[in-house]
Amino acid sequence: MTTATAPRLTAKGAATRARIVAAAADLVLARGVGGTSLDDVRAGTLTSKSQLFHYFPGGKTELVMAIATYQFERVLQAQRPYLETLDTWADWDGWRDALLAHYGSQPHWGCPVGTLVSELTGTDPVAAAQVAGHLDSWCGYLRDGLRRMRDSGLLRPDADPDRLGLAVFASVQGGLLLTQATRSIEPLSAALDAALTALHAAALTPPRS
Amino acid sequence: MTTATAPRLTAKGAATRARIVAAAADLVLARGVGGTSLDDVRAGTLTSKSQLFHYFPGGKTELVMAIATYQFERVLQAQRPYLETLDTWADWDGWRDALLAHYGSQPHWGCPVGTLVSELTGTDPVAAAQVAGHLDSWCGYLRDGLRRMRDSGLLRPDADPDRLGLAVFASVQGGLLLTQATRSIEPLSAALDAALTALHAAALTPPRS
DNA sequence: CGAGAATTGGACCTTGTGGTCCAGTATCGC
DNA sequence: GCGATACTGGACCACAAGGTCCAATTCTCG
Repeated sequence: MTTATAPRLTAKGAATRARIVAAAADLVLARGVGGTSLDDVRAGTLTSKSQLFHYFPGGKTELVMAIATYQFERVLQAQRPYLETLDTWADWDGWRDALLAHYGSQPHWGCPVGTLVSELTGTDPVAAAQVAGHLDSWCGYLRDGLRRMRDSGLLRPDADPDRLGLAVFASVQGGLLLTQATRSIEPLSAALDAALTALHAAALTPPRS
Repeated sequence: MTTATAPRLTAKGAATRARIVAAAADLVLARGVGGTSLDDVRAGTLTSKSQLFHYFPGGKTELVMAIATYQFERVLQAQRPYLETLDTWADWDGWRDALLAHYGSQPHWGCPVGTLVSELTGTDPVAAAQVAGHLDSWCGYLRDGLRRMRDSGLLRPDADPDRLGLAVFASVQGGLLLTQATRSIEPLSAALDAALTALHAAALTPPRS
């Protein structure tokens, strides 16, 4: 771990820190890491420069990593409880709907986690590595669900949960990228449908008509 | 159009301009727009500051847009001739292989076009819009191929080329995003396979066994 | 060859940015 | 209550980045 966060913080301090992270997360989501200055978050949170460095001694990098974790948990929350129990085809449909509802209900700014990885790679490797870890965790839920479905006989024995999970996750991320580019939820919807179709093609029973 | 490029340039000038774009494209690909300063491209191209603004009066924005177009054509070139004649299943397989070969042969930095859209949205709307246009053009080739295949009877009459094309393209972009995050070509490969599987599910004849 | 335009070099300016510092105030634990 | 510690405000700094300007040089073309 790179974070120190030396001073143990009081209830008030924790609240301030959380307020900074939440507000900064929105700013970064809307304007990107490079497009968001510390002065912007200062103005957006009614705090002072010293507080930023008090709660995030590592400076912008540490703040960005805190934002990444915050957004990661936020996104996970939106997919619960489906994400953790992808054991039947109905679960996958529920997951799909939850994802569409979540991203459809907010301005189309792409995935709060996925957009970070492309921007941080090459400028902040340590933060990028953490974000990559989050992506892998997310993908892991899909992978595990597919593995369980294969073991329970819903998928063909020769189906590869790793590759299938990767493919579904790629559809999500790509769909969100296009959603951001086109300012429409349609790409995500189409990508998810196709991904689930591909999954059904690996089912033991013939694909739905 | 926002570009002026007032002075008509000589052969030497055109060469210099092209050299700047090519070198800057590599820098931006590796370090992102925000991570690449004009001083960096000046150093990387053995030019001077005045030349940058001589050939790109619009400043960094204009340079970035030139880079986007350059990369777009580069990527299209790598997919030729398959991209323009996606009329049979063999064509799609060929396209898939060309894409994998292209992105597999270089450092895994993601899609030169796709990464731009997430970074430019929110900081440079005009450049972002142009990149979005490039993405749509790219996607259009897939759409058109699918439409032709439907009309020629290879796809079911009720197949939706728009949605399918969007889904395949999302797989490409998402696969490249994960390729960048994991520094491995595997995600793109898995995503493409799944996308083609989904396409086959829309074929008139039953999907390949 | 010679005028005018294109090309090049690099000093310079201005602004924005991440980051530091210190002094003052609220809060906690004893 | 009181000392220590966390919290807050904001002035300040160093520097990097985008952009301007002008003078020198090269090239084109009649």
